[in-house]
Amino acid sequence: MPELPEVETIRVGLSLLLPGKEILSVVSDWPKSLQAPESEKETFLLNSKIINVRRRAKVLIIDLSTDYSLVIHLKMTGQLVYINSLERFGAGHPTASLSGQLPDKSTRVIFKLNQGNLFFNDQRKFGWIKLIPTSEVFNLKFFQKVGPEPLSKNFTNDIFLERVKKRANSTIKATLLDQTVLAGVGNIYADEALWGAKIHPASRVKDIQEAKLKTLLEEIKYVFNLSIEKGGSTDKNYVDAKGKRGSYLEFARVFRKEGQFCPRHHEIIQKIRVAGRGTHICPKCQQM
DNA sequence: CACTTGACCTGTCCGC
DNA sequence: TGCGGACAGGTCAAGT
Repeated sequence: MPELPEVETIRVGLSLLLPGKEILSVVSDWPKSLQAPESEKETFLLNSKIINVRRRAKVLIIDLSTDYSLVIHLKMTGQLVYINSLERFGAGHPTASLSGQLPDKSTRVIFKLNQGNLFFNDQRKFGWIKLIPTSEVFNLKFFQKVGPEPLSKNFTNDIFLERVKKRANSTIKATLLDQTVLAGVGNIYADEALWGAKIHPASRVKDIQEAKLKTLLEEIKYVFNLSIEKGGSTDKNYVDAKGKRGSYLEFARVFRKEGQFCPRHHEIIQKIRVAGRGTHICPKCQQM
């Protein structure tokens, strides 16, 4: 899925497009994709007005005028694409996994608005949208357990070290992917930040020098900020609110670069498996 | 408790 | 061309 930079890019896009628009009708063909009891859908979703769009971790929150919110997790392959019916969409449009015509076979939910449509596409059906009272959004189990926002001002190095060190016997990669430690890091940015900090992803947390962990946090912030600037990473499915791809992967140092040279050394990047995930390393600068 | 593994799904790619 | 298996940006529940 979209990791933090992709979800943030979608949030910015949607917040320029959706507020003020009204939801006239909703079509969904897969129960998990839109989780809302029929009665609540009638009362709190239909004919509501969109107020604003927020993000916490990798989750989007669309607040409605009815004091209900749509809480959205895109998981691996979810997309949220807004198309103004007056716009031409398709031919020549730089899209990923979008033929240029929506709905397509991966479309799970369509929100018909008073102006344009919002499409929720999700090839693998892992993603979900839940209709929840706005005041109860953060009662969701995921939000109760999720760690701090790495780009927030009050997230300090000390807090990072304290939280990470609790996972003494875990590999550092599994620790970064654990959303209860820190919000927003996924497979792409874990590999990118670990390369930046010269840490082997399979290193146990307790064996890593504190100075390197400090660098690691700086690298996480660096790759997040760079990626947000580039509109996120498009590998296969990710597109922003207008169906556009992100360009971060053009700047990636190791992710999906196996067989190519490490930017630091005349050394070939390898793909290995850590924490059950495909993992990219330079064997020379990232040693155990 | 800390930590790892399989399940949820569809689609694509690679080797036989 | 077909078939089986591995794999894909994320989380959960259930296992050790």
